[in-house]
Amino acid sequence: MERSFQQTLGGGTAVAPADTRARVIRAAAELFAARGFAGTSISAIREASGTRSSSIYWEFGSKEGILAAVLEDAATRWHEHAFSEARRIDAECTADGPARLTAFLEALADALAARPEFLRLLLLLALERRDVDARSLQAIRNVRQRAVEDLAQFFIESGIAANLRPGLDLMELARGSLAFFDGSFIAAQIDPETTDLRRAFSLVRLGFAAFVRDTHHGGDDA
Amino acid sequence: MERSFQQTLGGGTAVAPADTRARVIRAAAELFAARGFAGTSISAIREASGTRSSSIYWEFGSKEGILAAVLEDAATRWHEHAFSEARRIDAECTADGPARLTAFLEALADALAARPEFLRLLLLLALERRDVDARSLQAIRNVRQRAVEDLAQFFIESGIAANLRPGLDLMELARGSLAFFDGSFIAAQIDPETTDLRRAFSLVRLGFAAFVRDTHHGGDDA
DNA sequence: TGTCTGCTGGAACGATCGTTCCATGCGGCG
DNA sequence: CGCCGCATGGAACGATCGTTCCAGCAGACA
Repeated sequence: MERSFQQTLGGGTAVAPADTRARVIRAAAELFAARGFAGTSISAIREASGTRSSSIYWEFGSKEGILAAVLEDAATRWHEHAFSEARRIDAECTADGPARLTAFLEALADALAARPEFLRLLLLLALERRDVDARSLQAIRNVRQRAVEDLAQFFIESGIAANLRPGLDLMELARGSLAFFDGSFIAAQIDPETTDLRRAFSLVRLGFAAFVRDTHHGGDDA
Repeated sequence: MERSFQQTLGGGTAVAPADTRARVIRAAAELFAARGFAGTSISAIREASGTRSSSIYWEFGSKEGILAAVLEDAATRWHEHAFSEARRIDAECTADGPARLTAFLEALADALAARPEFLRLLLLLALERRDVDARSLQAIRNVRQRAVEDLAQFFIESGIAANLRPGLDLMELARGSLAFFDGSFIAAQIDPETTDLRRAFSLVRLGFAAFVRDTHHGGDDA
């Protein structure tokens, strides 16, 4: 039987279950990101987390339950790590326009390079479980939608979106940027030694010059 | 025991094994692309291809052998389909510069949309089996490298690469384009109803305006 | 025609899969 | 202290996994 969905708030918890839960989620996230959902066995999660199968099933109910918990945890963790980190660096940036965009892109690339597990998990599961599980796919869609909105918000705040080409949607620009980020990240995963994520991300900045009307003062460094 | 690695050339083949081989490769390719390698069982391949396990193991030796054959077959098939198709349309195009680039990008997007299994297979396996099988990963790297070279070749022929910004490598531009293609394709896989691949690919054309010095005559349609 | 070789049909192998069961331990509460 | 309920340890479940074995059949070659 599965434990209640509520995370034992307030009431007297007998033994600390948070340890088990957190350890399983961490181990499962790494394994899922590395080998995929189908390629990860409960035994592997059990060994990596130092728990027993019965505890895992008590906490999560099924393998799908582990995946749901992992996705939920990773989504919040990712958002706190990557975007908040990029926004924090952005807040320190006094410049505006291209220079500010550069700092933001580099911060994003560094955050991705430092903790690649989440984006790996996201993309791998999106491809692997496309027609399998609607719930996990929806969770992935939500994370991506939020990333697009955050990007659009940054474009507005940094003044890039102020003078877009006519006929070019801001959301479309954000989606395109996200697509380029994803593709560059995958390229870095496939051959890591020949791909520099920071350098790749900086290409976006150059590309942006084509989408805004020329009002800023050039800024054409390499 | 596995059959000889050579594909029974010239010698008298008793019963036609090509049927079995082709059917297994086709079925396995679809299943791998949809569910991943670990998520696809021999039983599923056996049922989808209408063969028996013993025939599969006689032909391919192991599940890894199936994967190797699928990748090899898909690589050539992909290159014939997508890039040759795009080049064929390109050969019919009398224009040059941005218009020619547009036709090429749309042809590429259509080819991807018409047969998405291969790129799905490529990206899924690249993420799923990154630290598992070096051989299949190398095959994937080869396909991508060839795609980058083909892109670069097209950039040269269509006159786009003639006047690149200083400090910007042609190969880097081709790799960036490939990354954007991959990311857009994944976006189309995750939420197909809100993503138009042709439209997304056409963004590349706009972005290119930023990477070449302005010599052509504008060309700023939506 | 007889033999040889290539390939198939069908059953089976041990291992591992996800999952369940139950006895046991260990808190909090009366 | 004794009861209760959450959580664990350990063993086991049937199903399915990838793989193997072998008898049998159909052309090729003599």
